[in-house]
Amino acid sequence: MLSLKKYLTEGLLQFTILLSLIGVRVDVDTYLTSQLPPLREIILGPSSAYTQTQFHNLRNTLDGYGIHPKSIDLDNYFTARRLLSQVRALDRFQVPTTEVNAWLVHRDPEGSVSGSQPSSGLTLESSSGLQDVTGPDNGVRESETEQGFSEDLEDLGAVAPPVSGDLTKEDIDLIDILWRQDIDLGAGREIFDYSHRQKEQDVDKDLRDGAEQDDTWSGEGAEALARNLLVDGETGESFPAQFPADISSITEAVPSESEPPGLQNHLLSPLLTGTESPFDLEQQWQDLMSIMEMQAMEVNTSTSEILYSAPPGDPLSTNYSLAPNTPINQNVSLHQASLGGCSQDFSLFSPEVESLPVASSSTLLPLVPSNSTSLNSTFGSTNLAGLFFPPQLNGSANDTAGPELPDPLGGLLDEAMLDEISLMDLAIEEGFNPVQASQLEEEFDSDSGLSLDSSHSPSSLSSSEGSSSSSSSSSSSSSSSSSSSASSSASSSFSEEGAVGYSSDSETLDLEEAEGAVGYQPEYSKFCRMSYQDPSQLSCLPYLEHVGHNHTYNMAPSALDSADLPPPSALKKGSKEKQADFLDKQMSRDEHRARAMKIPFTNDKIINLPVEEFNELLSKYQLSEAQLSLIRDIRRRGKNKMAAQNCRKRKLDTILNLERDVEDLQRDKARLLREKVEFLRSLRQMKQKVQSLYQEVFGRLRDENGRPYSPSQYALQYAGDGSVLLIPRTLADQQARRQERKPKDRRK
DNA sequence: CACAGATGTCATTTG
DNA sequence: GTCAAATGACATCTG
Repeated sequence: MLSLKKYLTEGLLQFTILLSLIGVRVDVDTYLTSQLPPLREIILGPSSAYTQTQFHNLRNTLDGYGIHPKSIDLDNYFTARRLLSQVRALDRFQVPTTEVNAWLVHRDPEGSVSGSQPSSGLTLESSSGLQDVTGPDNGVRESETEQGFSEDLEDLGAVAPPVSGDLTKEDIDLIDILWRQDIDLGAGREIFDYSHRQKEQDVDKDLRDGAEQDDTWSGEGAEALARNLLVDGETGESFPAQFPADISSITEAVPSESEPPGLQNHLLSPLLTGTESPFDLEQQWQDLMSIMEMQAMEVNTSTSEILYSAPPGDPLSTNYSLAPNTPINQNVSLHQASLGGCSQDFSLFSPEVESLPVASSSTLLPLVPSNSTSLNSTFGSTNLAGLFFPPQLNGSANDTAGPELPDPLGGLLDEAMLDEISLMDLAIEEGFNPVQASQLEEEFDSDSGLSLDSSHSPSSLSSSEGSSSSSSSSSSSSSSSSSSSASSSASSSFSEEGAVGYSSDSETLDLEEAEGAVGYQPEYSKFCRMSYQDPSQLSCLPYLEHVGHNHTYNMAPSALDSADLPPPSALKKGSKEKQADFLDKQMSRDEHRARAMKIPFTNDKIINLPVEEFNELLSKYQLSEAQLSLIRDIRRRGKNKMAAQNCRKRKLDTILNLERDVEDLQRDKARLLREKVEFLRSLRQMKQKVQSLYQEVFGRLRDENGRPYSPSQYALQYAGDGSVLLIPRTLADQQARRQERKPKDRRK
């Protein structure tokens, strides 16, 4: 169920968003199996009925949050966040085809028109589209639809089929697009036989004729969609059926097959024609994109975390070597696509790809191509110091350092490298070694790398994509929202209570129902149990008051309680009596007391009325001192009860926030460790490079007699001014030792 | 029956 | 000073 929620939020919703953007109403609930909770509850969570009291004192809230995980406001807030994250997910995970399609359409007007396209079906350009404007709105839409299609076809380099007289251009275009998209699925073009198409179309039209005659745009869209769905059925791509099984195929199918041509056109028409789109779809997309841009930093960070990978062949890279490949295509966003000029080679234009550390790493590799394996093997050793000190100094063997060149790099380590060495020393002192690093990377890659119990960690909601911990932060937020939701299906016994309004509903019924809906997430069901009552909310929606337990305390006996709780023997027989008994049991003690004292107004009023109105109410009635006292007690207890609930919610919120902070910190730590490994790797490569250069230079040096210098007697050393000096070996050793000592001294 | 968790209540503090 | 909210501590109930 946990994964279901993640799946729904990140897959279903984006799917729904897409469909809603193109005007198709989808009831996703119907796609869920019967035992699954209603989508609404999954998405909104079961506790959205509860709101939060507006605390006048925020001193105890973290970051000054004015909203609470249980509040409606928070639900809205997190719903918005969830939507944003889903939009980001569009960029991050799936729906590559959507963007690719739009992008193709976008590109092509500038040129690539297939010469084989019959002009009859494809000559409709913007001008013709404008000419087609017959109706005020519909005409425009229609023309845009056609235009979008023609351009779409052109973009795709379509080979249009021979035009059948009765088919509209859209039909032909659609068929061609579908055929092209179904090539990958093994569907032959004959599937799109025109007579067959014609029949389908006729059937569709027969079915929809009456209803759609007036509705040109939506009718077209729905018709196209319907046809697409039929085609999907033929090719086995019926996405409603497939949806729960394969999200990626759906995200592909949605834009490419079920998307009415109008969408693409709307998306692109401003760019193509320079005219304002009559719809807000373009604006919506721009809004979404701007939202994505706003959060691009976060996304990029996570992406870089994901894609932090080692050079090929490196032991550390095995876990990452594939990572850049899969996300790359999925990272192609519409936004990015609109910037580039070529749609077909995403990797060339994807900023993420260009900024991949792996790219730089792999480019570094050729510097020492012959030693890459030995590099990696040495790097795999636990002695990190061996990476930075000449093998002759630390005694470890190094294939690349010829025996005739002892201590070649002793004098070449500059200050920066020494800093790195100190870092490495620190790492060694911490017990950090490459093996551990690789383990760490595996850990961080496989999951969020959190030591927190993942089953309780909100990050497990959505960070288990196999794409590392990137989404943990947002997922924790969404999990907070999900935890904040409670079933709104509270049955009400309150209305029957009449004067004794304040108090619990039927806990058994409600809770069972609620937990049935929330059962997929046990740790959240416990959150949802906590009723969160806001006085104003309660006054408006008294049936929402939802007290978990009917605590019938054995209070100190008082006169007020004398009439309470008739002995069990007195309650029996007869459904009415049973019902009364049931209702009695649902009443709180205060309600019983109020009833016993014949308080003339509801406990709800007593508790939730503002002070002035409360006093007014009291003044209206002639109440005895005992009644007044009881009323005040009821008010005090009721308020305190809600205050306690708020307090507990706040406490929970604080814990969740702290948990999230811990996750963030751990994620940062993991990232820093990965960066550290990366730096060490590149440092080692640089060292190898310097070493080889050293050997080359040293090997070419000749003394006055034309003989090469002995590596055992001489060494090259960088001078401060950048020049390279040939100095005796002993001197070089001394200097090397001095530099070796320096960082240690500095640390003390 | 023991236990943990949920909830209600009281006393007290805080603004 | 009063009031409402917040909160720790405790009691009680429930599963």
